[in-house]
Amino acid sequence: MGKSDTTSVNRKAEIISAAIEVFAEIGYYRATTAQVAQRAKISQPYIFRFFSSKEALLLAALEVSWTRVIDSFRKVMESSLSEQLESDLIRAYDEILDSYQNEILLQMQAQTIQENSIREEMRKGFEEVRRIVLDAFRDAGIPNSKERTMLFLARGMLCNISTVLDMPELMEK
Amino acid sequence: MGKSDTTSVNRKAEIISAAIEVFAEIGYYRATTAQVAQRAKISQPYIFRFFSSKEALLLAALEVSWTRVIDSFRKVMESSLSEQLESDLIRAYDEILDSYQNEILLQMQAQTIQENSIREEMRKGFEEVRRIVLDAFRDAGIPNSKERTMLFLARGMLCNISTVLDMPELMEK
DNA sequence: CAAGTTAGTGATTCATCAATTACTTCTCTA
DNA sequence: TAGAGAAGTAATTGATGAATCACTAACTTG
Repeated sequence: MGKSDTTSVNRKAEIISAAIEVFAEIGYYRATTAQVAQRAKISQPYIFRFFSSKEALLLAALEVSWTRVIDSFRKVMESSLSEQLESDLIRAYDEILDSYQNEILLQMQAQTIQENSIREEMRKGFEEVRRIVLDAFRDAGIPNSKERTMLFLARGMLCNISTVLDMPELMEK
Repeated sequence: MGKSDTTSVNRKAEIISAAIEVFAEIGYYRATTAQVAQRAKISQPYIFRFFSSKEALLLAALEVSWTRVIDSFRKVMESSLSEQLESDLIRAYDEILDSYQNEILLQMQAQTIQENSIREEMRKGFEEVRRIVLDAFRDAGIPNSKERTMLFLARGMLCNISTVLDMPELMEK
């Protein structure tokens, strides 16, 4: 079976999905590869045919989660009118938080992990999201786009916390 | 030695300080009580004379970190003029981030920990900080104080991330 | 159909860790 | 100065977990 066959690609994606769930629910360091395997309905050692280590699996899971946000924002940017750009971006992020909470929870965990490969992936993700939002605001002719971008990201981060701690009052206006 | 003697109180505080450092640097779940003990220059089992479990130690560390923020904000509230209230609060928080980064890093970790006692401590901390800021904004006659409070907290959360990931550009205006 | 390749697992290894136990050493003070 | 309590540790325990190894079964292709 080569890289081009879809079987192994699906298996890999299944393992990543299971890992996102288990890591988010239990915490990356506390979660065991056996738990991930159980969720993916495979044996524990089989994970290591696809990922060289538990950390490599986390990295793959983070990539998926950042791609989710970035693709979603890009899509908004392409289709949204200038006047409703920001509200469309907010809506897009709310939908991600609703449908893929685990991926955001995993990102939040990864914010404080010190391993270099993880930190770099997180920096890359944040930087790319910031770039997209800033360019979109500028294209839309929004004044003070840098500050508006910062505030957009800031509200997003508080929204994460409000969601995972189940404290809706934190976002009240 | 009773509870009123300062020796044991100091030891307890020393252990908490060591735990804040080690948990922040290494991650709560990955850090070992032996590492905390080494940092505190005591033996590993001695920790359990003061804390019934590793989790109880984390809880104590979180209490310290929230008290730091709350006391600091209360002090600002008492002494600050209305016009500079928000900038004084920002300055106070910046100083905490500068001098006690590890405590903030620990709070960030705890945001995603699912244990009930930890979640409750985090909710309590956030709720109390929000209360203080909101009351202060209202007292100062700031309009839209609820939204302003939300934005203040939001910027704080982004500032945390910007600091721990060493990405100053995230806070650029 | 034979021989290679892919998919997958059970058992094991080696290291690590939270927590307990049982012990020693130090410090007052009656 | 005896001895009671406080401060502290070494050694152990019992469990757990990432990663490896050795193996089997099922496909596929010349």
